[in-house]
Amino acid sequence: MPEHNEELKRAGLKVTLPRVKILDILQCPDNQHISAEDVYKILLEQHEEIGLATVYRVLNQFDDAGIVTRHHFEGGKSVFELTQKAHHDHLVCLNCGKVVEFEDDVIEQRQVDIAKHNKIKLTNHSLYLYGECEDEVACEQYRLDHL
Amino acid sequence: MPEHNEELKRAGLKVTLPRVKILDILQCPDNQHISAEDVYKILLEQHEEIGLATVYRVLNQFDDAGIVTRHHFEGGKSVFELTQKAHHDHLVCLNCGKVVEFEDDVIEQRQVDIAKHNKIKLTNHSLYLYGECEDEVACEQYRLDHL
DNA sequence: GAGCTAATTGATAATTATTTGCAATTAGAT
DNA sequence: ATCTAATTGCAAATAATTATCAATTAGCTC
Repeated sequence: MPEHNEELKRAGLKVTLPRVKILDILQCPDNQHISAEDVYKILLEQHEEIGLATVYRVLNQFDDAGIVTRHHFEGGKSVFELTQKAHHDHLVCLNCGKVVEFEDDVIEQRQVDIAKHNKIKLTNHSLYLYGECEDEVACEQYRLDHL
Repeated sequence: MPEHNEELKRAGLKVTLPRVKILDILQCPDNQHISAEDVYKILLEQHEEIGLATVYRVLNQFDDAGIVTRHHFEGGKSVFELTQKAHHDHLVCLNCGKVVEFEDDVIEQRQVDIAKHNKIKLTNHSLYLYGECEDEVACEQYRLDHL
């Protein structure tokens, strides 16, 4: 995966095993919107000897470099996702944790207008919709996993 | 302030000094969107012997009772505000912490549509716009206060 | 108003999420 | 191959918040 090398170098970060492994994990479709703790757990499963502190450090560096985006979903802990080409917001199922991404130009435009109207230079925003999805199987599984 | 008594009783909470004092503080215009820690600091200034644990407990009870609304602004800690009659979202200045409330029916409606489209029953949402306001005096003062 | 009981409080210890200090290791330039 | 600054691992430190538990008190009941 030499694309990783490029991405890291562009950010001024050395290409090290922890960073490459963590990028690998973030890239996996199952692990979008993952917490530092969960990244660490996956590394353990892969028998990689990478400390939790390193995971936090690397994720912060990635965040600073714009490689990942940090989110504060309800529940306290931060989750990270690879920064996508296009901005988007999130729908989160409170029962099963499923995350759906969406983008809505109308909402985006309104936000810009509201900021301008209040004389604030908009730097970023966060929009999370919380609800209950209809996938009962997933919800139940999630509940069991998180007891 | 006997209105407080009514509000507490309605929530099934006994009328105690900590609860009344904390409601007083939340009611003050300067203290909208205040953290538990800051509530505690104000109580200290007022020479009230109320422990930090009690502040957290009371704020959680108020949240459960719907008396206050909890927000997760960027930066980790929760902030609380008295629940207003009308739903609204927030603009936050990242330099001085100033919070502006707004409501936008167009955004609200889009959210409902998006949730429906994704077959999720919307229970709540959070929308925060972050930016930099033009009030340089306030921004500088805030910076000094938070060193 | 005295007495009773469950709710409440304060002080402290415990948790959870995250960061930091520091000595040992290593990537990448020379 | 050498050198140096960046990186890592581990353990200890912080920060925000919650849980424990004995002592206190609000709001009945009589």
